[in-house]
Amino acid sequence: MSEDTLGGVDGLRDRTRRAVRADLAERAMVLFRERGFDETTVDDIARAAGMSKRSFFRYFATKEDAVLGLVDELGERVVEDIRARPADEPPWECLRQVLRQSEERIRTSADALRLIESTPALRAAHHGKRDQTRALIATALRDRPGSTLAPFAADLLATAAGAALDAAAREWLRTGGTADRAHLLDQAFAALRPKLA
Amino acid sequence: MSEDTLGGVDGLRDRTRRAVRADLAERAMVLFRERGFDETTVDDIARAAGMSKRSFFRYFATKEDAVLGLVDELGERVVEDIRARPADEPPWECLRQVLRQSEERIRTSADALRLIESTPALRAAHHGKRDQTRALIATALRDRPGSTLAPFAADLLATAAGAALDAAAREWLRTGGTADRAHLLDQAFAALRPKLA
DNA sequence: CCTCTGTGTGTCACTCGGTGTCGACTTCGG
DNA sequence: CCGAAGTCGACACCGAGTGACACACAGAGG
Repeated sequence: MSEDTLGGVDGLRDRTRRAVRADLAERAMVLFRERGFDETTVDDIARAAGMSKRSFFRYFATKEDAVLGLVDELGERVVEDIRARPADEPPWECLRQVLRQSEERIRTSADALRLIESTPALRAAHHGKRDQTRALIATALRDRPGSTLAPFAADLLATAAGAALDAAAREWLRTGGTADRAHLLDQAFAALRPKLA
Repeated sequence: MSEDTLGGVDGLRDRTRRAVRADLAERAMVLFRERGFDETTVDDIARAAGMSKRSFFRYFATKEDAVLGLVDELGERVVEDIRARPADEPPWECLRQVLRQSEERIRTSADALRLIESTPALRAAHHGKRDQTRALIATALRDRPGSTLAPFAADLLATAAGAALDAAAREWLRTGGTADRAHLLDQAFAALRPKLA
C-alpha cells in the first residue's frame, strides 16, 4: 500500500473509483428524469449499475449525493480561488470573479438544475452543502492579507454572494436556460454590492 | 362540522389540538437539549408525551416540525404584512419593516436557534420552509399596486432580504444572544440595499 | 507455489423516519 | 338511541442508511 504499488502515478484505484462513481451518477440521473427522485429507490439505481444497495453507499454517502456530488465539489475550489486572488482586490469584486469562474466550471444541464429546484429533498441537501461553503468563504475573506473585515461583515458578504448566485440561477431557469448565466450573475452582483459601514 | 358545531366560537377541537401540539413540541425540545436531535427518536418523544409514534405524526408531519413548527408559521404572516404596507413604500424598506415586525414576534430562545444552527437536518428543513416563503414574498412584492418589478428583481429583493435575516441571526448567535436583533437587522439591510437598474 | 494483506463487494440483519390500515372508543347531532 | 366524524393504539409495511461478516481477487514476498 506504498502509494505506487499499483499502475499509474495518478493511482489506478482512484481512477477506477471515479469512473464507477460517474457511471453511477449518470444512471441515477436517467432514472430520476424518467420516474422522479422520490419514486426511484437506491436499490433501483444500484441494480441498474449492476451492484447492490450496500455498494451504492460505498460511493455516495446519501441518495442526494448522486445528484449533488459534482456540484458541491466546486464549492471546495471556491475557497482556494479566493486565496489566489490579488490581496488588494475589494472583497465583493473578489467574490464576483471567483463565482464567475465557478459558474464556468459548471456544465450542469438545465434539467439537472430543474430537478434540484423541484425536489424538496434535493433543494435541502443543496442548501446544506452551500451553507458549509458559505462559512468557509467568510473565514477565507477574513484571512486575506490586509483584511480588516469583522466576522459580521464577512458573513454578510458571503451570504449576499450566495443570494446573488441563487437569484441568478433561478432567473436562468425562468428563461428556460437561454439567458447568459455570467451576465445574470453580474447583474445580481451589481444590484447588491454591499456598502459596509 | 359547520365551524361552530362544538364548544366555543374558536372551536374546541382546535384548541385542544393546539394544546397537545404545544405540549409535544415542548417535551421534544427538552429531549433534544438533553440528548441532541439525532440521538432522540420520535418514539422517545411520543412516549414522553404518553402517546404512540403514530399519533406524533398526527400532530407533526416530520420530526423537524416539532422544532420548526412555530418558527415558520411566522413566514405565512409575512406575506399578509406586505400587503398591509402602504403601496408607495419602496420595496426594500417594506421588506425591512415587515421582517422587523416578524423578528419581534419571534420569542425563540437562543438555544433553540443554536440547536437549529448546529443540526444539519434542522438547518436544511429551516431553509426549505424559508425557500417557500421567499417565493411567496417575491410574488407579493410584484402584486403590490403600482409595482413595476420584474420577476428577477423581485426574486433578488426577497433573496437578499433572506440573506440579511440569516446573517443577522448568525451574528446574534455569535454575540451569545446579547446583541439587539432589530439593530443587527437594520445594519444588514442598510449594507445590502439593492440598486435596481 | 503458497500465503498474507488490502480492497471491493454481496448478503444479512438491524435502526429509524414515515405511511396505510383497521378496529375500538368517544363525542356530537338528529 | 343511532349514526357520522374524529381521535387514537396497534400492527404491518416501505425505504434510507449502517454494521458485521464472509468471500473474491489483486499484488508482494517467502
